This record gives sequence, structure tokens and C-alpha cells, in this order.
Amino acid sequence: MSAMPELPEVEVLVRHLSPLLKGRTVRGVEVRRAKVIAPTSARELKRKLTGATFTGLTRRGKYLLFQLRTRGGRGTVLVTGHLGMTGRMYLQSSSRVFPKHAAVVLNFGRHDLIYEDQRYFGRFTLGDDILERLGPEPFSREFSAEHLAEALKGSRQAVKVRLLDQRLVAGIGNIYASEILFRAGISPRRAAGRLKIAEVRRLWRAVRGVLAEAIAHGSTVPLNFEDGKRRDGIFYYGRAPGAADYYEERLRVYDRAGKPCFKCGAGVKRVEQAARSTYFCPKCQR
DNA sequence: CACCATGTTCCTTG
DNA sequence: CCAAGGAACATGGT
Repeated sequence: MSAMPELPEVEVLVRHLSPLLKGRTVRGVEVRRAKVIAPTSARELKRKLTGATFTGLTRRGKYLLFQLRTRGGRGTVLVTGHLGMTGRMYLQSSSRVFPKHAAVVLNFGRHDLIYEDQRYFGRFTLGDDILERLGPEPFSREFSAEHLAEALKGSRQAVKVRLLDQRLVAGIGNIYASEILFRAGISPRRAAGRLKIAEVRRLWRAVRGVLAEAIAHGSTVPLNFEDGKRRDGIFYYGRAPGAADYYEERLRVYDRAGKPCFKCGAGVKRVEQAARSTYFCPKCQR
């Protein structure tokens, strides 16, 4: 399976890129796919970024937030990035030959920041307006068990589908939604508003636990974005670049239809919810 | 060759 | 009006 960036993957990437970008000044901006910067125009992006210096990179949900200082040092520039399903961002030595699906390239002189995206579902836009639509960060104080209970209350929607709503809590995607419900021992098909208090608490703990473990694991895998082959070693599986046979399964249920549940041995099931795959153990998850 | 995969936004239906 | 579901986006893998 290839890599789909959800909160943990973006967090690991941000930790990796942040120190590499800090202090670098943009010398050139190449937009190869206007779609990913819309509604920003290429002209505007170039004008704002050229000569600006990176001061910080943070994460909000699955979004990356780039912060820069303008040439004179007076103003600030914000750029919001999203990796969609197939986006990658990495720094490499400058080259006139860009990767096939390079969408935006920032040149720093001897190095380039490449944003490539096979399907161009991601984004790289000026401003941070989009972040206002997001609910709380899962590790923030604001995301409490009470907040979760309140957000689920009265909803007849399946709890799995609710977890994907970025206004409820930011950063959970289709893969970790299944993983979280498996850990919580709750069926993805349960109506969100029907969960008992104890179940909501278990779910809340599982959200933090699953995401935190994924970040911790991803942080142990050395990143190597310049080997030209696998650029997704950090995602979901721990596979260190150059160590082809090091393979550690991290996912407990996702993509395991028909295989035995790690807890009880029963067969993992796949169902479709809101046109997305959901995996769960019908015995462990009620 | 037909179908499936991920995330987000937008549109339609109930 | 809101909830829920599905399509569209683009590409490659099976």
C-alpha cells in the first residue's frame, strides 16, 4: 500500500522539514500545476515569496502552515499546504530536471523544495483562511472527552463517518479512523449519538493513543528523500530506506479484510461507509 | 480493460 | 434547514 498522509505523517514531515527550511530565502518559484495553488495566482505567489525567508513551519490537522518573513523584514507571508492523497514535500539539491509530478518548486539557490503530487489533489496556497474550518487539534486541551461527547450528541451518523469530519477534530483520515475504532473496541457502524459515556471516553483515549503512537513510530524511521526511490518510508509501515526486508506491520485492521484479528483471531471485515472502506473486527468491536 | 484507492469540496436527494 | 450520500478531481496499480 502506498502512503496517504494523515495527521501523524504530516507531523513527522513537519518536524523533519522545519529545521531544514528555517532561515532559507526563496530565490525562485516555479508553478507547474496552477490547480494546486488556486485561488492563488502564480504571479501573486511569485511576488509574495521571492526574497522571503522561512521563519517557521507548523501543522494544523493535515495541513502544513509555512511562515515567512518578507525581504525587508517587515511583513509576514503565510502559505498553507495540504498533501491530498499523494502529495510529497522534500528538499533536494537544485536541478533543472524536476520530478514528473512536481507541482510547485521553490528554489533556495543550491537547493529546491519540491512539492510533488501524482494526483494533484493537494494544495499550496497563500494565506491560512482554510484553517478556520478545522475543529480542535487532537492533543489540545480543547479536544476533551466532553468536547467529543458534545460533538457526537444527537448524530445518527455512523461514528466512523463522524470521525472523518475535520470540524469535529482535525487530522483523522480514513485509515486511522478504522484503527482508532479498533483500539476503542467500538463498531464503526454504531450511531455516533448512541455511544455510552464510557464508550466516548474510550474513543477519546483511542484517538490520542493511536495518533501519538503513529507519530512516535514515524519519528524513529530515518528519512531519506534523496534516494530517488521510496519517499514514503515514514508512512504507516516502518520501512527504513535501504533496508528492504525491514518490515513492521503497524496497522491493526486497515486493509486486513479476511485476515485474523490480532486480538481474537476472528476474520476482519470490510464494509463501505460514505463511499469509503472501513475495516473492523465484528467480534472485538460492538 | 474496468475498477479501486486516498481527501476535500460541491451538488443532489431525502 | 440540515443530514446524508455521491460525484468529481487525476493518476497509477491490480
